[in-house]
Amino acid sequence: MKESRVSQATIDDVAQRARVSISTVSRVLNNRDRVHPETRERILRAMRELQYQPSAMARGLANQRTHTLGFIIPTISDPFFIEIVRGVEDAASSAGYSLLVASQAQITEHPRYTQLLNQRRVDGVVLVAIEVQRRDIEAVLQSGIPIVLIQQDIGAGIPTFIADNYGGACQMTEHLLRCGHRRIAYISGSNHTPDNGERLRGVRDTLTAHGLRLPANRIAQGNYLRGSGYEAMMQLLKQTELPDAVFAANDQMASDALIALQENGLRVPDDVAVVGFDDVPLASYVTPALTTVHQPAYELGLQAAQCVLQALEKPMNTEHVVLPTHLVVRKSCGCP
Amino acid sequence: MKESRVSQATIDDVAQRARVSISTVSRVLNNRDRVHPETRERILRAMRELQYQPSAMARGLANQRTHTLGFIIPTISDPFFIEIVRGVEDAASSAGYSLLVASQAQITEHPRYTQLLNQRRVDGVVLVAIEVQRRDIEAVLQSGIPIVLIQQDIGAGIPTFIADNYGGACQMTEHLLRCGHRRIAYISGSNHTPDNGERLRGVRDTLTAHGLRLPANRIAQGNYLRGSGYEAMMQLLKQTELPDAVFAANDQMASDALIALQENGLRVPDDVAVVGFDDVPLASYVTPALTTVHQPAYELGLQAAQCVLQALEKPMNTEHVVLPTHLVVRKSCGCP
DNA sequence: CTGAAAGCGCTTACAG
DNA sequence: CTGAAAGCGCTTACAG
Repeated sequence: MKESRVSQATIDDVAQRARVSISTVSRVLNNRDRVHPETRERILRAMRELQYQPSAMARGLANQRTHTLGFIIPTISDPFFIEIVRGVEDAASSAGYSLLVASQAQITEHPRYTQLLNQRRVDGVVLVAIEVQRRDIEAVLQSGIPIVLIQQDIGAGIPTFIADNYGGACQMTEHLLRCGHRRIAYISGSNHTPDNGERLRGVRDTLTAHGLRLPANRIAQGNYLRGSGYEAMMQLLKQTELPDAVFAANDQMASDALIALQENGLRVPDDVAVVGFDDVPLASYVTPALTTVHQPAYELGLQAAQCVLQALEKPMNTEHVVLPTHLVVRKSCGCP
Repeated sequence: MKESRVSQATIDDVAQRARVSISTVSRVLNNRDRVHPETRERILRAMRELQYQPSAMARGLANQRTHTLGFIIPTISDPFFIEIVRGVEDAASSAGYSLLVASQAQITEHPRYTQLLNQRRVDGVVLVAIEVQRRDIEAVLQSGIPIVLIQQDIGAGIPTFIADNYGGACQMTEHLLRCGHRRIAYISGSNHTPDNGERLRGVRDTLTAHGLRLPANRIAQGNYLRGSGYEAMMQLLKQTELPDAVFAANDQMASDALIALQENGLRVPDDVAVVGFDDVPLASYVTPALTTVHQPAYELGLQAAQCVLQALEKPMNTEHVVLPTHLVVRKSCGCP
């Protein structure tokens, strides 16, 4: 028993039923040229009766447009990235575009995503990247397919949308100092990622401006992921002096640091303050609720996608957009 | 200045360069028929030199296969669904398939997703659904495109993958009773969703089996979403008798209930125990850490996607798979 | 082992 | 206002 796939109506079926040529059907389909009102009616009726839906592939082949956006993201499991996804989705779908998603941890090793592009499956690309080199996307640039980057600027005239990591880190550090904290420790995200670099720079610059320092033994290495904040905090606890406050490069690590402190019988924020970065939902559910820096993740995704969508219409004027971040004060910093 | 899109090589370019017909190029592309080794070499070299990548659309049009799976999901923002996404992604990509994603809150109102299907953009569909009616997917069934459902069984011989909601709820209720709790309250998820129905039934049946009841005033209405557990808990607190334990239909609501209790000066689990369902990351970060029921979300996605992928090859033998859930005991239940 | 030709379902000049 | 024809870039019988 073969599958009894009910074959769908094609443009020929519609043309036949409406007693016109396929050219005219195509005209009403695309709303172009003049078509006699009566003819149009007849065609529309035929379409309805046959439940006609044009084949996306045939259209794509004919006019070299897929009406699909490629969306490449390191991992879909991170709540921070989820918001970006939502933004991209909203922008795409309200423009009638679909999303071809490729999540990819090791973007350099198996550039599965280049297929999306080279196989001409997508009209444009939004790439959320943490460690992209220019050569990784050389193929895309060559192909002339519009691409925009989120979260990492690799120059080369590629439009980029990033959050103000430096500014956010400065604000947070100022806040900690204002609360009276002096010995600030930093739990670092993955090294080499530009956002971590910017945040660290913000902390350092602010401390320096106040005549304070961030010595090497007060920086603990994490990797942004679950669990790494715990290990990093343990390292910090081995130091002779306890820090006044720990600034983790994201909320996940800050939350794990909370656990480490608690296990060691230290109270937050009384003994040590802890703050994070991102403002993911988790931040407000841990105890004490995390003071953190809010990132405009949804906006980042929305604007980046709108940017490629625009680039599809008219030549893209290179943009470099930095969206503001802002402080969210809750309990974990110990400030009134 | 027009965009200077470097046109990509086509099968004709390759054929010309290798001095063969496109038929033969197609043969080595698809690894079919015998091709003289030398010819093959020449063609492969030409492909390499031209950086040839076959057009997905052209292939799709010619053989009516898109090598793309449609993935429809109510919302991508829920951490529980994320895991399903990961499973579907892994299955698809390891089979060389791409994922066309449509997230859709109100699946019934604006069936944007039917376009994916009718426009023949996808070879198969994975639908994570909470409130689908048979008529919503009538079009898909008619088209003969394989579809599998996750989380909701609407019968009609459609393959379905669901977690054992009933069993999980029974286990949890047994556990609470074993801990000595007697007055159990339930914070319900969206009404009408089958998973909520199953969980509620599990609670009720287990209580009944032990000669206990779940009176209406001990069921508070929530909707699974952030904040609703808070309101529901507030309702329960208005009752004259405090429950011994509150069973929330998911971890998000349980976490919000925790906040409501805390605000009212009640201690968990000493005054009231609270448990959840899902076992999302949040569950282990709230204080006290939530006792909950683990759902095999990743597996659900993986197996469902593998199922459609199989159905693409050979006629699909209707499957109805129930994956086991299991208890995860942490602190919030107050059991030793 | 290889090629010429038809076809997949559309769009787009070009005529009329 | 409408139609015939070529073309998008492949695959697939059918010959040879």
